[in-house]
Amino acid sequence: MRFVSAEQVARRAGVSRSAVSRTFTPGASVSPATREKVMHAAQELGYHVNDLARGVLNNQSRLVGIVATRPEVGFRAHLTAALSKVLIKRGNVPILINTGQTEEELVAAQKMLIGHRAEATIILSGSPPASFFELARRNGQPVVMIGRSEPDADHVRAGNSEASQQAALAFLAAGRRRFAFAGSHSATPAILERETAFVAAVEAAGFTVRVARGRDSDYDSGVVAARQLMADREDLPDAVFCANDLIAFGLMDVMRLEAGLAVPDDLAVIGFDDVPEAAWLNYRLTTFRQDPDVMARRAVELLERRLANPDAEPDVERVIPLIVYRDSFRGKM
Amino acid sequence: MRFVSAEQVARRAGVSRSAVSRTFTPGASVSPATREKVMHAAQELGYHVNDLARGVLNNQSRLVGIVATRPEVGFRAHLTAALSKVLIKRGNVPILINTGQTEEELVAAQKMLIGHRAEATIILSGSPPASFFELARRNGQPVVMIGRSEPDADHVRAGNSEASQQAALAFLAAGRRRFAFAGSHSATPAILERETAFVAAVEAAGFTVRVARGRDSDYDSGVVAARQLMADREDLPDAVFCANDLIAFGLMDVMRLEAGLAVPDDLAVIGFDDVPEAAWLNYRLTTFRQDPDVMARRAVELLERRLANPDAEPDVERVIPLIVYRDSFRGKM
DNA sequence: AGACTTCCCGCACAGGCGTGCAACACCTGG
DNA sequence: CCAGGTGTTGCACGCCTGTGCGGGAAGTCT
Repeated sequence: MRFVSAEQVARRAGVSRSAVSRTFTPGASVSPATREKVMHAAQELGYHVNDLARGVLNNQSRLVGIVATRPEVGFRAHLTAALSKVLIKRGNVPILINTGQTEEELVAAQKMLIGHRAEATIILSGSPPASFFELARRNGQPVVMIGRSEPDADHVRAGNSEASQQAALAFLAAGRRRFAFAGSHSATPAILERETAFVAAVEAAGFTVRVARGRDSDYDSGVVAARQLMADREDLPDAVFCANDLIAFGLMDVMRLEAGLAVPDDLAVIGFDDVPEAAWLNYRLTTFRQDPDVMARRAVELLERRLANPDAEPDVERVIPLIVYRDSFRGKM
Repeated sequence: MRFVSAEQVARRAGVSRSAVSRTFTPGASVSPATREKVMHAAQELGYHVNDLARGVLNNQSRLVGIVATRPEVGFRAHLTAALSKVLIKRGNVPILINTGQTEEELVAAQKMLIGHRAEATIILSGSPPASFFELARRNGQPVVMIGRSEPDADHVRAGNSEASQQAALAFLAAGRRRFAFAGSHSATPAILERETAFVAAVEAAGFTVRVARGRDSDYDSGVVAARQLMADREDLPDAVFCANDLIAFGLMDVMRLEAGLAVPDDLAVIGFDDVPEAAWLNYRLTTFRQDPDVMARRAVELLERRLANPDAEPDVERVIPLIVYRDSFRGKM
């Protein structure tokens, strides 16, 4: 079965196909009488303009790709949902590509998007090869990255270093002295920045940081990191900065249930992202808020500017994460 | 800037546009020599076939819509991600529409999908009006629903009633006697089925069920429900079946932290979905596993059958949730 | 060498649509 | 009654593709 076409509507309304087209084109010249006839016929047949053909004609598909690995997890899930909402409001059609983070998979995703003439690509994870940007550029397709600083592409980034430094200073001011950082081996650039800045700030004050890492950047990683830190029961940390909230949850659970530590009295914990779970009564996690709606809006703004001015220099939108104090660290001893 | 077109490739390769088209059409007749020339030129220009135009021509866009409200939350997030992956593997392009659940928003989403000639729509939440199905039918666009039983549409559904009955019987067999159900006021059909079946099974055994509800079906709802159940401290439940895992987490946190109950000794809890958080050490929730990958596959199978046979009777794929025993209820007292 | 088959290639059309252009109808003013 | 202006309509073209069809080149067989 085929979709209803303008031709069919025209025949039924007894007018030319142009009349139908004009009826559905804002600003075109149609008499009220024929518009009425056309609308009536369209209603009866259930017609809607074919945006694909329209897209072929004036070279704008309205499609925008969102590329993410494991888009169901943590902060990325919120970012994905926010992007979908913002894009739709703007009249775009968001395509969700759930992909691995290998280069091949990213390139396959891009092929698909370029094939469908997507007007832009928004990348939430993975590090595309240079050829990726080259191909996008050749086809005039803007690429916006979120959460990582690609010098050659527009991107939205959070003030990871500033926030991490702030976490270190807050711990120090509260009199904490035995520091740890819980991260992951497959760290994204954002997470690396957090680690580096936190370690630097603590060391600048004359203390050391034990770094523990799990495999990914999820709950299990926090569990693994916690058990590493527990190895020597005589030397437990009293302040842990976690690369993100999920890691913090895993770490808190282990530290409380297996090491018997009280949070925040024995152990202060700060996370990153402020996912909704951070407000759960069991965690009440002090963390840095990243607002997915704001980040999504900024990404779309970058995209709009790039479409308006394709040859401008790569642009950066900075978002400042604000610390949200809850019970896992109250800012004093 | 425009995308690279076959015309440009043809000129560069010194062949006709047809030759380019044939080079990228599997099974078409091209000599190795020209194919080589074309591929070379295409490589240089960064050309990819325009799937939009291809779609207009043979009337298949490869687009598939995923319609969901709050696709970042709980089980839906996993379902969304799984659908994206399965659809991509099948060569489709998944469109994620994050919409409200009012009829207007659903209809707007449908307009967008029909406008872009999406080959099918998969609905994860919300109850579309009859006109929705009518319009889809007129345009030959299959609609698959997940999680709710729409008698006139293909759908994937879990054995909610069977599982809920099983939960009741398990509580009974373990000697629990003071039952409660934690649900929500804005319940989906799936959640309603769980409530109804659980209450019926418990009452059939001669006991009663206190039903507590929050506003939505998330963590906060569990918190609200728990506080309702705590109102009379002399009459606390010893077994609660929760409409989903998120509700269970909220309820457990309140019951432990505010009522001082021990899980599972004082209070047994069973959830539904088996989201990853259910395995977190703090919860170790006994729950009914729904595999998002399986459900996504089934949905796509329905879709394939419908495309192959548009006029067949509405079809149903049933998925059986399996109970996963963890620590929140071990099946004995 | 000539006839016949095989293989490719290019032309032209189709599939939806938007839009410039010219024609046409209609109305107004003198 | 006629000139001129205004508003609407249909024709035809273009966007980018896949493909049937006819023709030409090349290869094979006698």
